[in-house]
Amino acid sequence: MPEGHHIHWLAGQIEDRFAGQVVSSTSPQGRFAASAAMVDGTELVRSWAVGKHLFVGFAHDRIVHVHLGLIGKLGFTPWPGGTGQIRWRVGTPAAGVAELRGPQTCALITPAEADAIAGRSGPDPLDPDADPERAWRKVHASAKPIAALLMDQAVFAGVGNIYRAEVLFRAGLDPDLPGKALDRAQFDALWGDLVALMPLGVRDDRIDTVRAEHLPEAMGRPPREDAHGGEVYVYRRAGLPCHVCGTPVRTRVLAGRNLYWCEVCQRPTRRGR
DNA sequence: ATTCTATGTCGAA
DNA sequence: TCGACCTAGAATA
Repeated sequence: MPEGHHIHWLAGQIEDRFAGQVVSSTSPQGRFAASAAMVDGTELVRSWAVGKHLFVGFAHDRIVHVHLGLIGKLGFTPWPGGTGQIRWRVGTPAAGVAELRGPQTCALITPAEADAIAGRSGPDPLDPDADPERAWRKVHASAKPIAALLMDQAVFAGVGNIYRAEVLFRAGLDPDLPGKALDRAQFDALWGDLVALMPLGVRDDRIDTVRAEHLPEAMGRPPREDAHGGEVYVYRRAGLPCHVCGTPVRTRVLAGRNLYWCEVCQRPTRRGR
């Protein structure tokens, strides 16, 4: 489930399990073998995330950069680990191992390269020091639909297809609304909702936008209780009744991904809150 | 047994 | 805008 919240959760897990320890590093699958050997037997110092990028820092300024892409997974198991196509395995007999499968990127990089990746990223709602003005300037200047801008990692780092659909629904915003058509209050509602929701995603390692504790006060229209008791309002609920108004949820491809929205709750004329 | 799908991104056309 | 890429589990036959 690689959206930003999961990557930040993984960084926390890696720190909790391995930081300060000398670890074993191998590439059973082989494609990362030479680089894995470079950090084998050295101290894993820390791990952090920027948007969907995961970094694992070792002694001697060696950094492993991981991007899970669409299908990559990183999981934790007891030593000596499992089977399958494991690109990178890192850990210790006592602490267990982290195993990486199917990543888009797994590469040994320098601190300068890590800085460059961070510099290319837009503000990350999970970063307490993030500057939302950088995102606002890009949104305000763009004719692209807000549903496309939310997926642009140079605008909102860490937001993926689920958060895109859910925050647009929660703001009552038409996905096709051009960025430049949003007023400041609408942008602030989106950014504020991401800042409120994503840390809960990190805490629970799952996206749940429906529970009462997630509802912004300004929303003013709590979801109807139903058997589903859903985690989400619209994501992957095509054809099912909207939790708020009962209209079947719609879907279509926007910016290369399946978008889900309620055409009633997110009317083109509706002003977001 | 085979095909399809997935919460992502990049580069070529 | 499109195909390529990485892997595993679910869906289909």
